[in-house]
Amino acid sequence: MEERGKLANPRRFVPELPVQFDSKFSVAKARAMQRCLARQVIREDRLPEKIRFVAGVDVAYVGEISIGAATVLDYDSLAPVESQVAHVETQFPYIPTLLSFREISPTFAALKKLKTQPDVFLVDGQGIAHPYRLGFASHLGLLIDKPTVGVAKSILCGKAENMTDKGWANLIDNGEIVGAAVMTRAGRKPVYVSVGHKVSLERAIEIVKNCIRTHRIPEPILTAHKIANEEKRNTEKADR
DNA sequence: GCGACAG
DNA sequence: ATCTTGTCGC
Repeated sequence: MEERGKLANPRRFVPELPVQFDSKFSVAKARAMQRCLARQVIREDRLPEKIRFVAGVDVAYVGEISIGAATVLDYDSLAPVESQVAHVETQFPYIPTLLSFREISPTFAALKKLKTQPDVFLVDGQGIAHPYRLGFASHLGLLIDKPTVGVAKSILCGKAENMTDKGWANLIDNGEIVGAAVMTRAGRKPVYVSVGHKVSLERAIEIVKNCIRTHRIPEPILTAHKIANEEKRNTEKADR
C-alpha cells in the first residue's frame, strides 16, 4: 500500500517545503503534489521589464549535510552583490524527477539569509522540462513566489530539435515545447533552459544569455557553485 | 518487460 | 552530486 503519512494535501494551494524521506514518504503522494503544484506554475512574464538583480543558487554535499548557496549579481555588470550559504541536514536522496525534494530545503535556507531582493532566480536544474512539469526551478519558484528560470546541463525528458541559426532549439516532450537547448558558447554543448515560474521561455532565454560571461553556464549559477564548494571545503577542514 | 533518468 | 592527476586542446 502506498497510502502512508501526510506528504501534502494535493488540493492545497500553497507549496510546502519537502517532506522527510522516511517511513511516511510515498512516491505516489509526491507525484500528486507535483501534479497539483504544476498547475500553479505561471509560464508568463511577471517580472519587471528592467532587471536590477539576478540570483543564482546551487547545493553541495558534505557527508550528511547539504550546503545551500545563493548569490546575487548586478544584472548589467554581472558584478557580485551578495552571497549566502546555509547548512541543512540532508533528508532526501537523489531520485530522478524528485530532485527538488532534495535541494529545495538547503536552497531556501540560503535564500532566507539574503538582504538583497533579486528580480529573478537562476536555478541549476529543470523548470517545467520535467515529466510532471515541476522541476526544481518551478517548485522553488512556487515556494518563494518569485520568477525562476531552470538551467540544466543535460536533458531530463524530451528531445531537442535541430539547432537553428538563432543559437537555440525547442525542447519537445510529448508534443509540447517544454524548454530550449541554448548555445551559450559556440562549439560547446548547449544548456537546457526552461520556464521555472513567472517568466516566459523567451524572456528566460534572454536572461540566460545576458548572464553568460566566459563559461557555458550562466555566471550567477557558476558563482553559487563556487560559493557552495568553498563552503564545502571549509566545512571539511573544520570537520577534522 | 526494458531503458532513461536534472543534481 | 561525489570520488580524483595529469593532460590534451583552444
